[in-house]
Amino acid sequence: MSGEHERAAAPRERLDRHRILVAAVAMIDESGLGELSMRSLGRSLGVEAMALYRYVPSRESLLDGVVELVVDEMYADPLMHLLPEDDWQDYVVRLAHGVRRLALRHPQVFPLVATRPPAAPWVRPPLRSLHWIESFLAGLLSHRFTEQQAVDAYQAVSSFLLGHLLLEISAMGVDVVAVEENGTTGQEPDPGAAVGSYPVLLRLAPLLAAGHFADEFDASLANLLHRIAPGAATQG
Amino acid sequence: MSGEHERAAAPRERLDRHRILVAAVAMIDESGLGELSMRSLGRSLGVEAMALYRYVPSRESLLDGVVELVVDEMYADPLMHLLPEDDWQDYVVRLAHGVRRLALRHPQVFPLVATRPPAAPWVRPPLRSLHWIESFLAGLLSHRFTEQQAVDAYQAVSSFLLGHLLLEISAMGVDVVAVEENGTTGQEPDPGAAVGSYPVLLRLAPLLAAGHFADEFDASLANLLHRIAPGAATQG
DNA sequence: ACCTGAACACCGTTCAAGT
DNA sequence: ACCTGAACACCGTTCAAGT
Repeated sequence: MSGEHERAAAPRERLDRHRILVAAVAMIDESGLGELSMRSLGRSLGVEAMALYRYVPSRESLLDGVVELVVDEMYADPLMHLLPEDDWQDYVVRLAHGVRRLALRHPQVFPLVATRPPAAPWVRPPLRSLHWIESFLAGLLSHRFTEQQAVDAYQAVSSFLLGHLLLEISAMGVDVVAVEENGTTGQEPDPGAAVGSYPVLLRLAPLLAAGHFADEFDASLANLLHRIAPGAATQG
Repeated sequence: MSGEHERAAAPRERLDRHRILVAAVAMIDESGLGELSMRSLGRSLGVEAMALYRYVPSRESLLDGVVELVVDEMYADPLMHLLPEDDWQDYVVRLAHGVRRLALRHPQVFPLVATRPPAAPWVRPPLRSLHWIESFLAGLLSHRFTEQQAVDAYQAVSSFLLGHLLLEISAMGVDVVAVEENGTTGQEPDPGAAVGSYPVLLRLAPLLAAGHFADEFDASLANLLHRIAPGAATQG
């Protein structure tokens, strides 16, 4: 009996910013953002909520830290780095799949990545790791992209990833149950929105719920690569 | 002196679900989602918070209502309807611009449109007005689209709008101030993220902050139309 | 140095009571 | 029928106090 009982939630290691962020991500992954409060997070770490304020100035900045953590987790993968000798198209593909894996691994966190105001207020596009943006831009510039082309490519890739992955993630939440019934899945929010009154929607429901996202992702990505290539015609 | 003093915020009209939603949208537009509480919303209507529960079952469903309201506001525009004799490509362009105007008019509300779980759980893609989806699908089906093609088109258009508009909206929030200084815009969140250490980012800051979103939107949209046309080759 | 207890000003929500 | 007061179980955050 040397002191370690299995206590409420957490052992006696000292607190630390990284440990806090990891716990926060785990909590969001498990139960969604709604369940994450300073108090519940403290509890999961075996500590009172107030202790967290030594390491994190506010709940808002905690969420910023969460986004940073998952994005940098992906960036840590050496596959995600563009070396001068690399094929840039291959790099963009690796990067896109890396972000996709991130989104699928942390579907509850990803909307946060997409909607939080970024670290550098004047960059604004999402996927906010500055590391990431720097490496992307520098990489393309070393591959015959002009500055404008590199910025355009960055924005095109960002918005592609944002749109596709938010869509795919939101489709993940579907319970394919109870579509056949008659469109009434328990309680419809309000009678005006009853699905029964939208015949096409009802008929195409299985197709809409299915979605071959992986294929569509790759096909659209291939198309995107073609569009942003420095050789491509710039239409207005 | 017939009874109307200029009171705290609102007159004596009886409450009603629509009035509540309109007030909620106004409040989010003005001060952001963070400022919207049942209590503050009640106050802005000259009523105690508890009165709202006669018309809205919960805060969550209030937010659903807000999304519905702004989406249907756009849908009310007759330009947004696809008639059998219309050119479908022209329709998709009108629709896309309609959604874009919506996003630019309510930039604080749009992320809600993008991230809220939709009314019909098995449809999932965002832009959640069932009216809207029904009309889109029915329209394309009457223009030689197969069911699968119509669904693909719906998902492609959705994710395009999502990605582009979230990006553009987030760029709207930029204060172009203080980029030249030295990259330190008051308080940097954490020293590791100091912008000074990312030279390319710093150099391209003006380009990143500018963004010719309207042009890019149209160019990408044109490309999208080409991709989803029923004649196009289906690559995997 | 690191954590806690108590406190403050808020939340969303319920329900009996007022008009 | 429609709204309110009081109450409950929560929040985020501050700060003096404990160890």
